[in-house]
Amino acid sequence: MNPPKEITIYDIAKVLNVSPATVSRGLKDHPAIRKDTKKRILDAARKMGYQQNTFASNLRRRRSNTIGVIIPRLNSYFMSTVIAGMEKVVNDRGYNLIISQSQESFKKEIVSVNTMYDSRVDGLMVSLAYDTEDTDHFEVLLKKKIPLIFFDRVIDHPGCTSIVIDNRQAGFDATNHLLSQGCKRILQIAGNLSRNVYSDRLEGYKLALAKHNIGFDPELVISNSLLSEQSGVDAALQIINMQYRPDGIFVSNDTAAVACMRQLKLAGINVPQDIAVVGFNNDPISKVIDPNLTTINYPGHEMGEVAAATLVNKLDQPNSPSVNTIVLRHELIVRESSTRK
Amino acid sequence: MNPPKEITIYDIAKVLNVSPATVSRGLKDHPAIRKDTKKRILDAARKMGYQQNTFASNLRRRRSNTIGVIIPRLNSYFMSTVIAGMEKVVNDRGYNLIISQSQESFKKEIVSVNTMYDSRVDGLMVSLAYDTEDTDHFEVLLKKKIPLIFFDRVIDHPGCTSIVIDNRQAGFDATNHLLSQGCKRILQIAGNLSRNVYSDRLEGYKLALAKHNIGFDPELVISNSLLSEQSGVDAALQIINMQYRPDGIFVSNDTAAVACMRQLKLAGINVPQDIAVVGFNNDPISKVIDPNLTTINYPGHEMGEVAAATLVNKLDQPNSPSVNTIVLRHELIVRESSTRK
DNA sequence: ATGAAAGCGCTAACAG
DNA sequence: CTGTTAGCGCTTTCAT
Repeated sequence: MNPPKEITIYDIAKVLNVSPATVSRGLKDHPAIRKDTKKRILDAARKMGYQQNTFASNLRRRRSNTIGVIIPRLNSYFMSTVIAGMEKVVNDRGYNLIISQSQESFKKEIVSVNTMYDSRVDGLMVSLAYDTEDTDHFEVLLKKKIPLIFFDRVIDHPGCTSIVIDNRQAGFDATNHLLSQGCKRILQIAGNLSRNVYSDRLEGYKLALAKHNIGFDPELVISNSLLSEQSGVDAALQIINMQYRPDGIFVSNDTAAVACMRQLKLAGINVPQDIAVVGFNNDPISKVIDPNLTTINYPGHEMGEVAAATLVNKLDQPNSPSVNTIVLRHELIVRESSTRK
Repeated sequence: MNPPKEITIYDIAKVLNVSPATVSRGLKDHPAIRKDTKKRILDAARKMGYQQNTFASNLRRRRSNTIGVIIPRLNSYFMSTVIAGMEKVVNDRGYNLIISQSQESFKKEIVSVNTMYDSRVDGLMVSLAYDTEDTDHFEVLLKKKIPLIFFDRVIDHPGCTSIVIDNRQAGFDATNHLLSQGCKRILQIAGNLSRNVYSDRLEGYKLALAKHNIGFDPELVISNSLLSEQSGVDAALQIINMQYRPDGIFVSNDTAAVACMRQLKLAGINVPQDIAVVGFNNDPISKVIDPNLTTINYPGHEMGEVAAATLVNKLDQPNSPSVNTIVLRHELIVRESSTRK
């Protein structure tokens, strides 16, 4: 009933009259094997339909050649470009990637970490969930010296490298741009301020205001938003009902920015004349909305590549020095949603 | 130097003065173990920080409890909902999911299949790449009786179940709707006609024309498009230059439809008055474009769930009868891009 | 209800 | 350059 029976290195060894050890070495290009025996081994393996048994190998070597990545959600353009970047690097270097979604939930993130741990990943890359509050759940990995890298939504942790953009500067750039277009009263739609990405952008916003001698008004910050479509709509409704409406909005992601703009337009508010809008991420959607959305370009693919390369380097050279933070370049992309002639 | 040393069932056995076999059984709730010893084992395991070694277990049991999924790309709303649906089902049933992207390339798909094979997945779910031409690369799995399920972009293969929507009917619905809005000259932007999803939609288009006694004009089909943003733009430019422009367009995905619409608008063409447009997928982008895009709702989450459930069922009950095709329900969503008063 | 023992397939230390 | 040997940690007959 069971499928034919697997071919093992023992079968190959028998056929070639060499030892299994030699076959094992030949198969993985060990330097101390003569060229011709190597060739004989490879040929026989191919002919016999040999498939190496990863479990046995992993068991023996005590590593999995697998890297885990935990992200809040897969369903954004940004995240899919990050993953694409990671896959590229990781596969080139002989590792496999396993992906898990925390669904923005701290609890699920804990489960994901444990699953990764049980899968014995050699290293882990994480962008934190919306409401993650501490990093105790990562300790189990760190105790085992499994390298951990944070990207995008990071947290400071000794011994872990973080890959980020300068969110404070980006927030500054966005806000400064609105100010340069004549906005005097700028509202910021922020995410959960426990997440670096959102608190830093808000800080940048404050810095820009300060630079222009505009007082900070907490009323003009909608914080702890999920930055979902619904959040954008809700924010717009709130804005529409304000006594003194803002003349500019800086939203911490494009999804919410676009939803907000649509709702504002429905209420007859003109973007950018009445209210100028800047988003964040440079999601393709930003070029679909009319008027096109000014936004901050977030180098997702590059972030994935850098995170993966950093991790793989650490795995391949465990004693290499490990940096604390790597900052990638962002860029303000000016489009019509914020441009006033 | 090496981390402390792993706790094994032998360690637990020693502490409790039982045999490793008993510990193994206790850990997995074997019926022939007394309640109290089971409890002692579980407690000790927890206290000692035991973590089961999946490699050893998999090696011994000759299965991985892992399911693979190969998709063309991760970066569409549709695919991320599919994956979310799969993850949910698969995790609930005690399996893990590993994802690989073929990047729409036949060659990479072959590599992915082999990687999955080497990872010894228990089953595989596949949506075919753009230019996949045959299924030889799956034979290696089928020979080993590893269940294979196709979804979305499928191919008929004896012994494999396919999960689809009725693309022909959907194409019919879309075209029929355009006709009902008074369109007489409808252009269809199709994908690679070797892929069921695109050829079926085109067939539906033809059926609708036939039903309305409109002759089929091959000039009005742009086929083998990648249905990318660029494809949409290119198609629009082509349309703009046509001597007799169409008055309706049915595009086989929303990305291309939206890009096409934008380009048409740039050329001063009014949608829907001059040209009515219908897309496919119900991507969130369809509600951002102005006017909102009429489209076909594609139940991604459900498709993921059904595919995964079908596969897991087959894995858990290998002798269960296996169906050929499962068809999910689609739905025409009428919005402004195709509505003429 | 529990234990003894064999072995899944591979790798690495050591020996030659 | 190649072989011997001893496990990696777990599951599963077969015994008791």
